[in-house]
Amino acid sequence: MHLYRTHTCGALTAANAGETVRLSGWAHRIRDHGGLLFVDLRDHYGITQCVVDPDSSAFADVEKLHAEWVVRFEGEVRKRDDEAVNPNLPTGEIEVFIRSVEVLGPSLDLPMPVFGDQEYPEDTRMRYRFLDLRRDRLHQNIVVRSKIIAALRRRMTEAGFSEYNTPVLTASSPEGARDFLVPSRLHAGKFYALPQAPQMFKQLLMIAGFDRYFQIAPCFRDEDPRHDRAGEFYQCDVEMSFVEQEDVFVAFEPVIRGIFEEFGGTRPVTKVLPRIPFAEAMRKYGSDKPDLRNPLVMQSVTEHFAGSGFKVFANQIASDPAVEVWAIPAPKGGSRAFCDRMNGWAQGEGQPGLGYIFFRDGEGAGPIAKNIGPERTAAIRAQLGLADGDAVFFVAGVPAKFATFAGQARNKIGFGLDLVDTEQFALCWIVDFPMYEWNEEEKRVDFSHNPFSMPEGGLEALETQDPLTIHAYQYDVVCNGYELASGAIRNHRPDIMEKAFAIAGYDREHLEAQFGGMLRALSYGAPPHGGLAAGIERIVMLIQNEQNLREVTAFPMNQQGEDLLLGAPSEATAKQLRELHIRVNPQDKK
RNA sequence: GGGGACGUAGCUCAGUUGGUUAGAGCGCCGGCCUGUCACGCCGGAGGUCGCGGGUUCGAGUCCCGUCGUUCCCGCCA
Repeated sequence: MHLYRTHTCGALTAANAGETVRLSGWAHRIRDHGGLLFVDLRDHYGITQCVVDPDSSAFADVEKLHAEWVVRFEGEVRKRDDEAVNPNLPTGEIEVFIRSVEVLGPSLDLPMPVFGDQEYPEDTRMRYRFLDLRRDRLHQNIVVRSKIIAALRRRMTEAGFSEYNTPVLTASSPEGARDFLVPSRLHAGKFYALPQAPQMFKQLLMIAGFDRYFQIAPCFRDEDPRHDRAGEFYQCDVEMSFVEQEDVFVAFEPVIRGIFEEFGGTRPVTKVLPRIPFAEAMRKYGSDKPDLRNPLVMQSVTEHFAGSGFKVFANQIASDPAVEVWAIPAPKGGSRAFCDRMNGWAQGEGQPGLGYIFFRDGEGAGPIAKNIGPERTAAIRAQLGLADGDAVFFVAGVPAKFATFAGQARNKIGFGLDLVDTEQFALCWIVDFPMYEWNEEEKRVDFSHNPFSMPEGGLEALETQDPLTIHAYQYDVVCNGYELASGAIRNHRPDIMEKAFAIAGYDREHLEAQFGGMLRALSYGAPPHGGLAAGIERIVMLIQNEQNLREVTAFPMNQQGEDLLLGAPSEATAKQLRELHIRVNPQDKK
């Protein structure tokens, strides 16, 4: 007989009745009835009820057990009486009558129980992460995460992609987020950087002729964490050669959709991902990661306010041709209470307020309706297709500045009025991101996203178009308001890259100095290529209905970037620092 | 870097306009209990109300400071 177990705690059924078995696991729950004692024994696979009474020589020893002690039971499988069957347990038809017990790992009194679904503070959970991970919800999240990663690997491999590993100690890249730095012992005063993404390496793999690449890759960014963003995370990183944007979509769309179909249970998944240009997404949804579960679509109603009696908007429109008024419909939101609540929320967000009209008895009500009069009110109502009992909210100004707030209001309204069917995965592509944007502080044209994306229209567009109108072959996959993946067709032509950087004010010397290696690689026969990268944690979060990626990460850092269990970051010894040629400034220490 | 919220028993929390000896559930310890699966019943231990100062006859409660925790913004694909 195996030293620890003949079966797992999820394996035994009525078919095993009469067998002598060994089970090992944690004492999940103990119910002591005096002359009869139940122990729910738990392992990774399930729970088996074990029972003992004074007929067993093990009785006295089992009485001494406590929650979360690791024990080995030996005993015989008994079929339960009909009344005693537990239909909630896969092993509920049987129990194990304990003949002997051995304590394999006793436990101190628990700072945080494993049993039950009580919520506990973040720091307690982090300090005792190993206990938290025993709890069912977290345990299942990590299991599902593992399965999702396996499925991604399977699907990518079946689609003809191969996994190639890339370095974790690499060079700092000057663009994007702050790097985590690693001091070099061999090179005094120099540092490695942990990769923000294997971007350069996957492009180099394409240039090296490997074609369809993917990797479940760790990525690092030294920025403050958020609920959907961590200092270290994993991406399903993808790149392919001799492709246009369409080829990337065709290759990846079935993979991402398939993952949600495979793991999303009964929740429906978008069959064909709509492709929404960035500008349209901003106009309709006020976000480049719109939650398409929310049916609300914003519209411009500028014309109805131009020259109207509502001077707050009319004067803005008259003073600046860029000013617009956007309307957010609120079906069934036509009550003073709801409108006031939204207005109060807007003020809490630092806005002057949120103007509204609500419709009742065939006409518009509220201060704005009074100011603009019945004709304009009716025109707005007709344009948005609203009825009695509905409301509409307005935001005014330069769209680039208010669009994000309008998007938040759209979400607030959609969820507040219960218009959102949350039990679904609403996926889309966001395409045609702007190549450049206006940097107001420095009064110059700047790269909007990835400077290495190919501009739509190529060199000709760069030479002839207003830079702020140029789009890039850059795209995101968005699901339920989360950016799940981001990618681009890369700029593989040094001449186009030189021009693209020139527009952003960087000369050839700057390009050479910062990206010399990449430029060199592109100069020796680079294939057209492109790809994307999908965030693993966000995918698992959505599938598991979690609001925070720490719930789908086995050992996450806290919001201060600390590991409270193992104590990272920690001070280095004097010897370590000496070898690394580093002197710590004590005044910078906390 | 900025802002909000919270700090009461091992854990989750309650604690009235400031008023005797600060409570509950879970856990822990002891006792009883042979069909529970959130077992039940009886008893017990356990608190400098984060810390420091102030107001007051009197502070868990009000004020100031400080430390800690947590969330949001800045930042970041």
